[in-house]
Amino acid sequence: MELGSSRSDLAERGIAENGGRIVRRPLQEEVAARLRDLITQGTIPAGARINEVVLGAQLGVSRTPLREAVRMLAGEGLVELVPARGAVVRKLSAKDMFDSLVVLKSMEELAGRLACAKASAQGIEEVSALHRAMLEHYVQRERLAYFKLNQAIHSAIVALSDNATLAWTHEVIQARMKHIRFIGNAGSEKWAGAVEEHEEMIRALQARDGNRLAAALGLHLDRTFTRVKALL
Amino acid sequence: MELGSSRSDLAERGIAENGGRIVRRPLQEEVAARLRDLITQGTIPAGARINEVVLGAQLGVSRTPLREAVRMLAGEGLVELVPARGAVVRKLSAKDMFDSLVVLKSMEELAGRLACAKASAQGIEEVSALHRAMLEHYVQRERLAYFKLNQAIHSAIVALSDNATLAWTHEVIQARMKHIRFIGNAGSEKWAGAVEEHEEMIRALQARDGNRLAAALGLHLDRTFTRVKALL
DNA sequence: ATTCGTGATACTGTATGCAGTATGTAAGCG
DNA sequence: CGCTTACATACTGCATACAGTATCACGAAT
Repeated sequence: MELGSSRSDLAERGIAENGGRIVRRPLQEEVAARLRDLITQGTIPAGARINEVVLGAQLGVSRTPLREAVRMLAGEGLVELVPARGAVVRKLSAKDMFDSLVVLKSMEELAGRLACAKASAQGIEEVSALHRAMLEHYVQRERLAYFKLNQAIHSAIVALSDNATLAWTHEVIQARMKHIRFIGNAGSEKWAGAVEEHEEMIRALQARDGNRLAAALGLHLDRTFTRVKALL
Repeated sequence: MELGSSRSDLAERGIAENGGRIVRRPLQEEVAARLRDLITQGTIPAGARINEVVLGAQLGVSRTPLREAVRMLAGEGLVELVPARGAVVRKLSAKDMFDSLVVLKSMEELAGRLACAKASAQGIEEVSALHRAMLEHYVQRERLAYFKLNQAIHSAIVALSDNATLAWTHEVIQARMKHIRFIGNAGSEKWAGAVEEHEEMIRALQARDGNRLAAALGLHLDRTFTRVKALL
């Protein structure tokens, strides 16, 4: 059985195009990306062992690139390596979740201030566009698309801060929590509240009011914790 | 030629003891740890390509565990993977350095506040003990030992915050800058200033004054940037 | 002389094979 | 009937072999 994307071969995975330039993507990186998706979607649940031979067969790759992909995820903290027992998907306790959100909050507050100070008008407009697109998916009740744009907006704001380290760190921590936030988004009726918080974020950003944006982001993440903690 | 530690075999690397319990450490992890050291010490300089066969020979391991170790470091952001050209040690620009210190500052400020609120008296005493030991190495002018304890103190304060995510993030970012701070420590005559800043940090911690500790840490990192930026 | 092309070389990416260890199962013993 | 132990199985850890690609050197042509 093939897992993940349906399109099987080179056109999608091994070779892609980027501005006319052919970029060759090693299998390991493709596998790593696929694994990240499988983990956030819950196809590989938290705590599950990763069986190299069966997963390799499902993905259609040999053990070597799969192992190397797993090592990357281990470096990012998405999986844990247990000696002689392979890798298991990292399981977040409620405290882990809380701790991560505390850090994320601190980082987004920092990012918000920096973004208001440094972002270009075009950059702000792009985030606003993402927001409008997200609203569209919200009214259409398209959960997956909404979720992805939601994450993208947070990443985009962080990107506006023009701080690569901040962006990278934020991305990794966000990735660890993606699964819980993904399922958390599922049945939640607090959806409307989250959207309203996003509205305020965008307004603050457009006003280039760093403190206000930081406050909005902080509040949003506090509320995120209450929205999500029930799932643990 | 053997690189790194002198003691060659099992006693040191493959098998160690931990509270009477034998812990088996995979080669890859040992190699990863060794690589981190080689990078911070500058034995493998920033920007250098990692030749798998020669480095593997030097470390006395085959390419497989070496490659997997490199993948872990890639996940941590210490090396970059270039398709078909292997891995190169990540090179930090002055901006990267600045960005990282901004993030580190924000995180240590957060950690300082949390530590003052949550740390046990014993934990505080342990950090104080580290500080006293560091002072000892300072008066003895033992640079390497001083450097290691310096880093350890920062990590220990972060550890007192009892936030695993914060600790992990801090560790990774600190690891990326270790080399520059290592050489930066070399000839610096601003050494005394750094020590004084540490004194204030410890006093604030012992007083459990979160704002004061955050301020001390922030100032220390600001000064660190001025101490280090000349090296870029 | 310089530039472009061509071939050799060396290194990375991937697959596979082998050895060692953990785990589950079944049989023997209390 | 429960517990221990021994064995079989399956999976990980590591090494090696092979294929594909980038790089460098050398030579030819302009």
